[in-house]
Amino acid sequence: MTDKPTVPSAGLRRDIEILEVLAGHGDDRDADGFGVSWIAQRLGREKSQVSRALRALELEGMVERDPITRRYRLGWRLFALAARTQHARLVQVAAPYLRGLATAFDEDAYLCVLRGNLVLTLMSVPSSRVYHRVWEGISVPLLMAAAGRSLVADWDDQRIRELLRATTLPSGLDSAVSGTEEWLADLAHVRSCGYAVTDVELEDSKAGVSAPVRDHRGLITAAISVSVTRTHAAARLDEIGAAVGEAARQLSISLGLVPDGRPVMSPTEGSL
Amino acid sequence: MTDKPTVPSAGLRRDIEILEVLAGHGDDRDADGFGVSWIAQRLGREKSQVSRALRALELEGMVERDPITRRYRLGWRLFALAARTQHARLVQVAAPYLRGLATAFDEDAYLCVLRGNLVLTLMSVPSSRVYHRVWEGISVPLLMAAAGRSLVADWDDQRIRELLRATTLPSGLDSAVSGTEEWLADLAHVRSCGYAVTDVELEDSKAGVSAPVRDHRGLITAAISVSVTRTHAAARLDEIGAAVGEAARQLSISLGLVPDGRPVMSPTEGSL
DNA sequence: AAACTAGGTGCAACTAGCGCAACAGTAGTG
DNA sequence: CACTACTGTTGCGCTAGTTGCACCTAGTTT
Repeated sequence: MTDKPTVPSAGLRRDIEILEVLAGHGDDRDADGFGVSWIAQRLGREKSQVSRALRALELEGMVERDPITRRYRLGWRLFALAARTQHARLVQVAAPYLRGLATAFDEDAYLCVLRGNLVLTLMSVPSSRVYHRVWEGISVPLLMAAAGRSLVADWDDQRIRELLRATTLPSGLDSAVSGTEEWLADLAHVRSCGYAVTDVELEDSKAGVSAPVRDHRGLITAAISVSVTRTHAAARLDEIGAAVGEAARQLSISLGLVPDGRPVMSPTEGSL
Repeated sequence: MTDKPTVPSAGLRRDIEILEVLAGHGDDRDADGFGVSWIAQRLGREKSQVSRALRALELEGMVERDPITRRYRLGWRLFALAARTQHARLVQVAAPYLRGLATAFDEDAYLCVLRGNLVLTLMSVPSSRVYHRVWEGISVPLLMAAAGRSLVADWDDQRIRELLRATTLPSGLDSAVSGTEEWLADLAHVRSCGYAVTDVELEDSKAGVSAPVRDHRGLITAAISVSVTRTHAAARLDEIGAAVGEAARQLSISLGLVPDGRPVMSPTEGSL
C-alpha cells in the first residue's frame, strides 16, 4: 500500500505496536499488565486481531499472561534476546564506572546512546536520595539530555546546524535550550576538556554533566552522564565534569580504544 | 496447516527464528553479525525471504545493519523493550545482593528464573578470577543448574517425580545428577534451611549453592545462586549457603514479601 | 434474569507475502 | 579482463495466511 518495495512488515508492525503498548511508560504503576480490549482500543485495531496476535506472541515467549487476571505483559524472551545485544555488553562493561560516579557524588548516573535524533538511555544508576524513575529503554530528544552534546561532539558544524534547525521541541522547552552558537561552543568545550556541562536535563531542577565514550575505532558510541541537583552542586559542576570525563575515558579504554590523542575517524559515519 | 486455530504465527515465528540466530551463542567471538545467506541457510529458508524480513526488522529497530560489512546484529529496540520487562525490574533490585555475594566469596553469582523446564539466567556477576562466560539470556536444563532445586522447592513430590521422569539429559551427564529420592531430600533441605547445595553446576569443577527468591505473594519467582570452585570452597559450602539464603531472603523482602513464616500459596500456580 | 463487559471463534473474502528465477554488486584467481 | 563464485535484492504470478464481521461463551453488575 504505502510502500512500493514489498517487505513483510504488516504483521511485524502490529506485533511491535502491541509490545510497545505492553511496555507502557515504564514508570507506570499499572505494571500488572493490560487486557486485550484495552490494547485493541489503544491501537485502533480489531479485538480479534489483537487477541490472536497476543496468543502467537505468547507462544513464542515474547509476552506472558497472568493466568488469573488474564492480562498480558512483556515476556522473558525479550530479556533473553536483549541480553545478547551489543548494548548488553556495553552496559556490562560500563556498570562499574557508573556506580563509581553515582556513589562518589550521590547523583544519578546514566549511560546513553544515539538513536536517530533521540537519546536512548541504556542504564541508569540511582543516587541514594529519592525514589528513582526508571529511564532504561526510554528515548528523549537530543536537546533535552545532557548526554546529547557528548553524543554529537564529533559532528561537523554543518550537521549540527541541520540538527538544530530540524528539531522542534515540545512547546515551553525551547526557551530552556541554548541557541545554535552556544551549542557549537559547547561542543568545542567537549572536544577540548572531554566533558560537557549543560543546564537542561531530563527533569527540571537538574543540571547535567556528560562525556563521550569511544569504541576501539575512536568513534563516539555512547555517553556517560550525571544529572546534578542544581541546589546541591552548582559549584561542583566542574569537579564532577572532570570525574565524568575520566570515567568515560577509562570506559573507552575498556572497550578497546588505544589511549592515544590521535585524531578520530570520519565522524560522518555512525549516523542512523 | 499444523494448528487448527488460526493465529498469525507464520511471520512471527520466522522473525523470532532470525532474531535467535542473530543472538548466536552469546559467547561467540563472531559477534560482528551475520550475513543474509548464512542466516537463510541456517534456517533452511529462502534467501529472499530472509532478506526482506531483515529489512522489515531493521525498519523497526529490532536488528541493526553494519553499513560497511552489511551484516546484521540485534538492534536497540530489543534492549529498549526488555528494559521495561518485569525481569528488568527484578534484575535492578537483585543486582546489589548479587554483587555482595560475588565480592564476599569471590565466586560467580547468578539470578535465575524458571522457563518451562529450563533455568534462564537473567544476570550474572563474575568473580575477579578469570574471564567470565556470559550467561545472561541462556537457558539450561533444570537439573544442571544449582538454581534448579531452589526454583522448584515448592512443588509437591508428585510433580517433581514427573519432572525427573520426563527429563532426558544429554548423554554422559545423567550419572552426575543425583537420583529421585536424593532430589526430594534436597528439596526438603531447601525448605528447612533456606538454601540448596549441589555438586553439579553449569560448568564442570564447580559446585553450586542456591536459594529461592519469593515475590510479595510468597511464590518462588527466581533464585539466587553462587557457583563455587570445588577446590577452593568445599568446606565453605555451608557458610556460603547461609549467605546466599540470607541474600535471597532480603531480596524477597525488597520485592514485597512480608518477612513472616506464614505458609505460601498454592505452588501449583506459576507453571508455564 | 437481563444487561453489561472482556475475550475467543467460525468462516468467506481478500490481500500479503512466498518462492522461483533473474538480476545486480563485489571479490577473488589466473 | 572475462571467468567463476560469491552475497544480497527484486519482479511477479499464485496460494495460503490473515482479516473483519458476526456470533459465541463466560464472568460481573444491576
